[in-house]
Amino acid sequence: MTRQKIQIKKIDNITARQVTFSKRRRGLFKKASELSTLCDAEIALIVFSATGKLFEYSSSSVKQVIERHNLQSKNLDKIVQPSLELQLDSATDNNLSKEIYEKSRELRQLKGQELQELNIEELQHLEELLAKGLTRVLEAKDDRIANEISTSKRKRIKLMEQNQRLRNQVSQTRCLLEQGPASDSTMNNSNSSADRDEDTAFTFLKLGWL
Amino acid sequence: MTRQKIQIKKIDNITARQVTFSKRRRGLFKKASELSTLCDAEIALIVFSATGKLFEYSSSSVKQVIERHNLQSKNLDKIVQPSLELQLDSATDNNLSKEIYEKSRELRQLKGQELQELNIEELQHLEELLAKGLTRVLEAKDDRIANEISTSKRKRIKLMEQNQRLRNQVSQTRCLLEQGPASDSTMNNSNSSADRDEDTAFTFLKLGWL
DNA sequence: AACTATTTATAAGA
DNA sequence: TTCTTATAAATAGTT
Repeated sequence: MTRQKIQIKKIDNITARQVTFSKRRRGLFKKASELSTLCDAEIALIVFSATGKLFEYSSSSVKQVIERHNLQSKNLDKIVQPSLELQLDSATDNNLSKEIYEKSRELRQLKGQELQELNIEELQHLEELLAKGLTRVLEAKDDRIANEISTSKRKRIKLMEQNQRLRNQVSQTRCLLEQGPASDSTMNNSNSSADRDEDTAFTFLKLGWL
Repeated sequence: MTRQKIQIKKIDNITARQVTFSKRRRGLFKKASELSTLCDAEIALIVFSATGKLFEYSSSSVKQVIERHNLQSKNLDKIVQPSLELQLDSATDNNLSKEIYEKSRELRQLKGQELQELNIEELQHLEELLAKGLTRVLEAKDDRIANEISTSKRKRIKLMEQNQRLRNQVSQTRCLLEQGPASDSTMNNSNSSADRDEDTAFTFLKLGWL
């Protein structure tokens, strides 16, 4: 726009693009600031560079403006969704259906439901990224869960042992009370299998189902 | 800034302010659009006039950019589930799809179809999004694990109660022994709480951890 | 990062 | 609101 007029299309040269991005971003922020001051407007401007870096300007605070924006568009969200065909037929429909549409698409992708078109290399890369991020969290969780269960198990075992000792005391005392007739042996059967429930769970943990 | 240079301060005259607002707003949106195109940036621009009217521009969609902005700001906004109908429709056919195609370029990258063009920062962004999606699955698992642990605790409490009953029996029987023979008190059969010994492990199985 | 020739934006007026 | 136009501001290409 000066030494020579340029076409408004993506700048191929990376260096030139970065320079232009820097210059124009400043200009844009300045213009936004001026508009805000001159006309008493509340403005938020969010810019992600091609490299994913975030730049933002706001006359007040980005959060605040987004909040206000959400309030305005919440009313629109409550509008009953027309049927899909009607949505697609009316190209002049508001942006909302498009936004919702895109959002749903994005979510499906985030949920991994549209990965069928990926080649193996891309999928592997994706898997590596995800596994890396999640592994640490899962390990920490596994440790805590295993710890919780084994602690719980230890306490229960202690209680069961104590319980058994008390049963024995009862039997012994009854023996004495009855002067030696046959002992009532119905007491001793219930623990043998009961003490395994958390043990099994703990083994599940060790087997790594997370 | 032309017939005469102006001061950047609030314009007093209401009419003049409105005119300037209209002109400069258009200019600002144009500049934002140009920056987006030239430098492949993702931009959202939200403007509230002094009278409270909302104007917005985005290279993709304001909501999408806000979403991305929230991620960068480490806001843990819950993901909104899109309706099933919106999930089912196909992407590319009518005139709506042209714009959708442009806007979803970044989304295709998020999905992993054009990873070879992505730099590290963008891949990191992708990882964050996907990790977030997977977290929801893990949360469901966490719920079940927490449930199992609390079930286990409940069983422990039952054992403690049983334990206490047995203590009572011991002391009662001792009393009787000291005072002389007495009727045989009914021994509680303890199976009622212990008979579910494998219940926990079984539930773990049903929850699909293997 | 600075320069500068031009293009672009726009203030004031119509 | 839109157009006109003189002028201020932004900026593409260069250094």
